[in-house]
Amino acid sequence: MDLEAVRTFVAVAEAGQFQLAAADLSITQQAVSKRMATLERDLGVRLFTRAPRGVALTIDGQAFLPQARELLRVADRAVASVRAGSRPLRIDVINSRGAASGLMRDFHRAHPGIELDVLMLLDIEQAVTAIRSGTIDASFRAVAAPGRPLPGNVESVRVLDEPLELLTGPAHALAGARSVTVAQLAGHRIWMPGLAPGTEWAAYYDDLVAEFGLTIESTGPNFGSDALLDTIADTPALATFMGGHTRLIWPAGHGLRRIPVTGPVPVYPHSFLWHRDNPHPALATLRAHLATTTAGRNAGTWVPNWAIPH
Amino acid sequence: MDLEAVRTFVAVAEAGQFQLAAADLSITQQAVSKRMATLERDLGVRLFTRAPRGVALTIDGQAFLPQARELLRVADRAVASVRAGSRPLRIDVINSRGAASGLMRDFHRAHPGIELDVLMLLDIEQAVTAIRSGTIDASFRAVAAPGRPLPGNVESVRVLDEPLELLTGPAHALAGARSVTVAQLAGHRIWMPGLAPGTEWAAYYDDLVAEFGLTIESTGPNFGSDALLDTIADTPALATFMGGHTRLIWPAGHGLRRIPVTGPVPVYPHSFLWHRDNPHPALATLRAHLATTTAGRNAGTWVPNWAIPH
DNA sequence: TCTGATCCACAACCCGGCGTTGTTCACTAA
DNA sequence: TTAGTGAACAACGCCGGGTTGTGGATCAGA
Repeated sequence: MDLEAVRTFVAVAEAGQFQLAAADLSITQQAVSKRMATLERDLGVRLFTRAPRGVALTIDGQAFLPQARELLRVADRAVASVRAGSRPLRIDVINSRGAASGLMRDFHRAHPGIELDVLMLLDIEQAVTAIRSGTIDASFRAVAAPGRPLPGNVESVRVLDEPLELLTGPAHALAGARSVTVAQLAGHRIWMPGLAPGTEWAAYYDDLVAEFGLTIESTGPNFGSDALLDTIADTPALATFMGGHTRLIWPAGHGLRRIPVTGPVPVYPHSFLWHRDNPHPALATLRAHLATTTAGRNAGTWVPNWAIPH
Repeated sequence: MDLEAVRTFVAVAEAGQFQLAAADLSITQQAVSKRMATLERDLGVRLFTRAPRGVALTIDGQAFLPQARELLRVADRAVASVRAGSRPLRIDVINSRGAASGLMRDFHRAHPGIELDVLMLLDIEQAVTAIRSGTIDASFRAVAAPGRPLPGNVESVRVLDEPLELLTGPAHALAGARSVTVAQLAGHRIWMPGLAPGTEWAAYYDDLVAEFGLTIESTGPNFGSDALLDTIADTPALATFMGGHTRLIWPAGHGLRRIPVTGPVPVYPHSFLWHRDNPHPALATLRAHLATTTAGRNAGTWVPNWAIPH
């Protein structure tokens, strides 16, 4: 049974004749006649009485009409339930207060009508799996070889280089510096709790450590950024790295210092990842939005070798 | 959107892979792949994640699955609501106690599983209209030129010649006769209340009157057969005609007499009428049943000229 | 790392169904 | 009888969906 035939049946029942229904449906009367003949053959009953001034429903046609209307209603509802754009765009970010969140806030300001669902997955691997399986629509992550397609038709484009800053308490040896070079950090203890091994940002800091001889400790449990800030503020021997675009709930009276890092500027390379065949219209909108805000790579910055675009 | 595609979608979702679903549906895997690609294109979303060990539903696919099941359920119900044979066969008879009712009782005894809906319309014209419009499936009526198709593809076949009998009270002049000839009835008052002009049985008695010089009165309101029988029983000057196959609720103690009429025997020519294209299977069963019980025309009987078969 | 197994996608081809145009048929009204 | 209305029939072209054949991606096991 063909839904178009059912739709035609309802149109004919309402119009009372084939020709008018055909005009409504923008097809010929002969096509309507054929559709109804086929439908009657499929159902095994006569639905209409053909008369010279039009058609009338038979008993069976009268019984079928409400069923047909219900069928079309359910069909329309089924289509609407998955209509492109009907569900929120699901976006993974590396950090709820990081640069990616800022980009999404910008996007939301520019397109307030688009529903968003921002979440945090564990790492790049999980994110790519989720994109491939359709669980999420896109992700902001540091990716190896941005611009080169990942397996499973996942595409990526580098959208933002976020400079790292040093965060210290007021009693730290570098607290008074206007800026520090990466080389100056050698010998200082950098504490980054929650830097889980195997994740892409752990790999980023591994490369940073290997290249510039830093000391980064990720020991101890991660009690969240508030606890981290408290500890940094109170401990002269500890500093930490923080994305320059991070929006902090700035603890009052702690005297925390954000110190730019230079020579070169280590930047965290955020890429945007999405599935090539994802037809969600809001995804295209987001990509277009990002394209307008994406800056070229700056000289004098450092990223791991694996993160250099091709 | 194609219902077959929706059915395939559900099959794939249950099977977890295209090949198995294809085997279930007795089509090739490629056909399933094409159907799903088309469905995804029509809906504008991806429904499955393709993986080397099968497929998994995306978020949209998960949302669509219950809608698809509901859609198929409604479609099946719609088809069932008009499945051939699912509704009672609607048959018109000229009289609820007459020969046609007897034929339907026989049929019901032979096929107790077939639901019947026996009703009484006004006359042959209304019956033919109802058959053409699909309101009823068949009718037992006296018809002009039985065997010749009526307008609108209504067919007819003569199935039963019902001899008329004279019904008198005990005090009637002919009450003691074993049988009477039509000629003997001339001069007697025949009373037939409810013989509405324009109906085919009025036409029958008009011809009978014209040919044999009878006197038939159809004056007075029709209070039903019980009132008729009471009046006939109590009135020596009145008699009435009655179909020989009529099943009477015989009033006790009234002394009513049923007297056969001969020379020739006037018979009421019951034909069976139905629409040529009516596909109701029970209708075919009924026609087959009637064909076995239909007797040839007997010699020595009378019917109006218009009722002689071609 | 290589190979075979598994499973989906793509390409080429074929056929049937559907819509079109042109025409005929059935019935009604004047 | 004739004109008008409306559905059915016939012939034809084209698109969609089926098939076979093949390629590509992934995973298990040697």
